[in-house]
Amino acid sequence: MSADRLFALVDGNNFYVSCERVFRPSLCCRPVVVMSNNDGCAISRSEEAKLLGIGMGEPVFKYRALIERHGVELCSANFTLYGDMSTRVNETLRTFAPGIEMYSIDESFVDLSGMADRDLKGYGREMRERVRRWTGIPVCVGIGPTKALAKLGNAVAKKNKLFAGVCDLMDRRFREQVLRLFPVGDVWGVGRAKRRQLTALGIDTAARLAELPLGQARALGTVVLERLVRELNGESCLEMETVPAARKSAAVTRSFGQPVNSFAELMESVAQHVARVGEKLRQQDLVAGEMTVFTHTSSFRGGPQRCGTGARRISPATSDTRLLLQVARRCAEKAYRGGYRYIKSGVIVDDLRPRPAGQPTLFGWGEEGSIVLMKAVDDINRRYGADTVFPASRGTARSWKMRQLRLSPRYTTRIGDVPVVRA
DNA sequence: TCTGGGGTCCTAGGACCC
DNA sequence: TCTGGGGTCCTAGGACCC
Repeated sequence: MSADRLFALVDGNNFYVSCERVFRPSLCCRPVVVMSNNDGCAISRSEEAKLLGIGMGEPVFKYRALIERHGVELCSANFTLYGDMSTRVNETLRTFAPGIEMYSIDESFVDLSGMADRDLKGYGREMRERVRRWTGIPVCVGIGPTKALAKLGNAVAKKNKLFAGVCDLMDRRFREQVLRLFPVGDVWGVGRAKRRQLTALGIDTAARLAELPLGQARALGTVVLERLVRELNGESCLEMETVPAARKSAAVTRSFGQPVNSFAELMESVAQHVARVGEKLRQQDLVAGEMTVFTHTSSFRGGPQRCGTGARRISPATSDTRLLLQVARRCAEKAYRGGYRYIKSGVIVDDLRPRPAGQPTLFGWGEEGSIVLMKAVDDINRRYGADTVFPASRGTARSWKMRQLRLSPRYTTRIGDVPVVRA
């Protein structure tokens, strides 16, 4: 059965940078870096920026001189924009095959099973061109009989210009050649720790990993590594997940723009996160049964280090920001201890489940009123911009607010930000 | 001076039960 | 005094992903 499976992995090149470029063509052919929240690290780099030596995940301040000398453009991450562009890319891919798995914001698997007779390379090229034309985003395509091989093909297509953006690994002989040249650390599912273990055993390429006996693979890396070895050998073990699995947890965590040491400031930031978490839950019609609040100091700075957490059950499970705030305060009190310079706080909700429909609550605020009120808040914030309405406990001074000095407009999701073309 | 955020899966080990 | 064996559930921590 696994023999006739066929997967494509389509992945946006330097996705965040490409999104910015769609709306600012002046960024094309120049070094561009998109920075993480708080303008801390480089999380997406244009080819030109990579050539300058700016590393993935590296703190941007390290490169200040380089950035100035080469006129590198810096952008604060604008996830609202990227999320919307991602939807557009996926809508385009759906015109090629109905089975799409949105694996991450910039990558999707496309189920091409049953199409093995086609000119796959040509089909891949068509995908590339259509996505480019309809959305402005450049992508690469990897094709293979398993997800892991499609992923690997995609990495090859991206690295080696000779492939012109499409790498088809359906042919066994060709595949074996490619695997021999592919570093084991770049295989999907092999992280830093596994790579070290494997290379110590002389397993330094994907081909060597594919030769690893299954029992040894399991001993070394549990069922996960065993499955990966099978996949590299063309045996499909990982199915398409076209319906996104129910979320089990959700989190909102942020670094502060500057360190915080009072409980009042910490609690303000927590209140802000709770408002966002509530929004997330309501968007997906979920309620949460458990909450954890944490805060910690920076391991990059001197001074006493601490990581504080506080967790509580939420009963009854809810998505009402007001109830979540009550629980969050108790959690935060437990997490906080004075005398430290905290640089980050976060709110995590677990034990998520679908909102019970029309179920009367014995104790509590009256389900109906809560739903109507929260919907009103969400509608206002969607229409007039995030944080038009917010919990008072969030405060207004917000000394802890994160830095986002170079934020682009929400070109596609906010009416006032839509670009204007003059002809 | 300045170092992101948000997930999932798996296992080991302890608590508890019969 | 000797102290079985099997099962479930929960949690913490590690590893991985983008």
